[in-house]
Amino acid sequence: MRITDAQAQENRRRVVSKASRLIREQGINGMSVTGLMQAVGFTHGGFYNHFASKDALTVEALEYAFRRMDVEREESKTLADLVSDYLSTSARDTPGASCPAPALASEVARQPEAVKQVFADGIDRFIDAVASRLPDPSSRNNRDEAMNLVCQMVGALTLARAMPTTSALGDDLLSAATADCLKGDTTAASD
Amino acid sequence: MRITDAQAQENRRRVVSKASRLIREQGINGMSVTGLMQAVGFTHGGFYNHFASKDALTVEALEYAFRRMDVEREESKTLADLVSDYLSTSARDTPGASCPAPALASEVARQPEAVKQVFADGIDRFIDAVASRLPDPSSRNNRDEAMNLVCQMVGALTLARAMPTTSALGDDLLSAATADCLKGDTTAASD
DNA sequence: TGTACATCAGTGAACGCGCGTTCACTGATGTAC
DNA sequence: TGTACATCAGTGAACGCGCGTTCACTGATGTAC
Repeated sequence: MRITDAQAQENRRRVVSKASRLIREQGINGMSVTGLMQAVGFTHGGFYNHFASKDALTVEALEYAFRRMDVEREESKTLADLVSDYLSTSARDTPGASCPAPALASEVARQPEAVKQVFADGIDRFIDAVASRLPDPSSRNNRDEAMNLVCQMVGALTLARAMPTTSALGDDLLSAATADCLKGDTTAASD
Repeated sequence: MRITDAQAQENRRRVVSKASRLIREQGINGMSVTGLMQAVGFTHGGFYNHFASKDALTVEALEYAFRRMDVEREESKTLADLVSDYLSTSARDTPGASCPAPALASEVARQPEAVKQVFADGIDRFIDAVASRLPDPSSRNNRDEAMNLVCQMVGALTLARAMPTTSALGDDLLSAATADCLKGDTTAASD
């Protein structure tokens, strides 16, 4: 049965939102069209009324995930907030609601160019967000520093998630990286 | 037809070696048992004469990949050698022959504990290798520094591989990370 | 050393399963008059 | 505002395909005598 246009659009938005979560939790290949539609409360057939292919949905879902990160980052006023949120055990344990980079970077390397492009744009905005919070945002090496902080944060969170439950190495990586990213940052709470 | 025990063992070794390359190139889920066996010149049926399951092979292949990295690292006498090799465009473009961490970390987070354990052990040895090459290996914060360098290297190479072919951001990440990892390292060529 | 038999690495058909995608169908919504 | 018809979001069976895994089979190798 046909539904209102507004409802259809809302349903579509919910699919993209759920997909952005599922790909971060299960990987791009790990998320199935059937599983996604069921998770939103529909059957799989209707998927192709909204999206040309799973690849097309992947592009939208990744874009959506990065946009959500952009918004969430606005709540981190200082670099210290941003880094300690990013590298928290809470972020490590909820990949579906965290930055797409640690969850998907390895897999994006094997995805179509369109997916890589969205990924690169998201990383670019992440670098900008870090750069604008550096102690001296007008510094010449500003962007290089921001890139390095992003690499370190992404690397630490990615590795921490790959550690077995019995290992303490993951926690060590997170706390060492947090300390290192904030060394010399005057906005960090001295505690 | 039956073959000699020596030949069978050699065949098994070749399967593990090829698998260690394929999982880095295609991901753990991306490598199929059939494709792997064909790549080594066999049919898929014989796989289960050697391995209990694909999961069991994954553990061995990942272990193999990390062991090869251990050996290759011995050729990097200084931290400067190690870092610039790790973050080279050559390493970026040949994931099948490079460190398993950037190629597989996201995916390992969703693998069985046995896989995570092998991964953690490999990362641990990587950290040790970096720590032993630091300017002051006996320093108190030695291991913390090594962990941070590893996170930064893994993050940079992972992100660089996810960039589209048209983007220069990947190269920027690699060169910025290389410079940052070697800042204050007296063994680095001043150039 | 030679013979008889057991072993087992590799083959290729077959298994059930889930994947992405297609399609005929339904019926309330949207639209033209 | 009311009527007649077109639209199309969602349904669920079906498609071909590749996946991991199993299994009966082959025949040279390994082994016991």
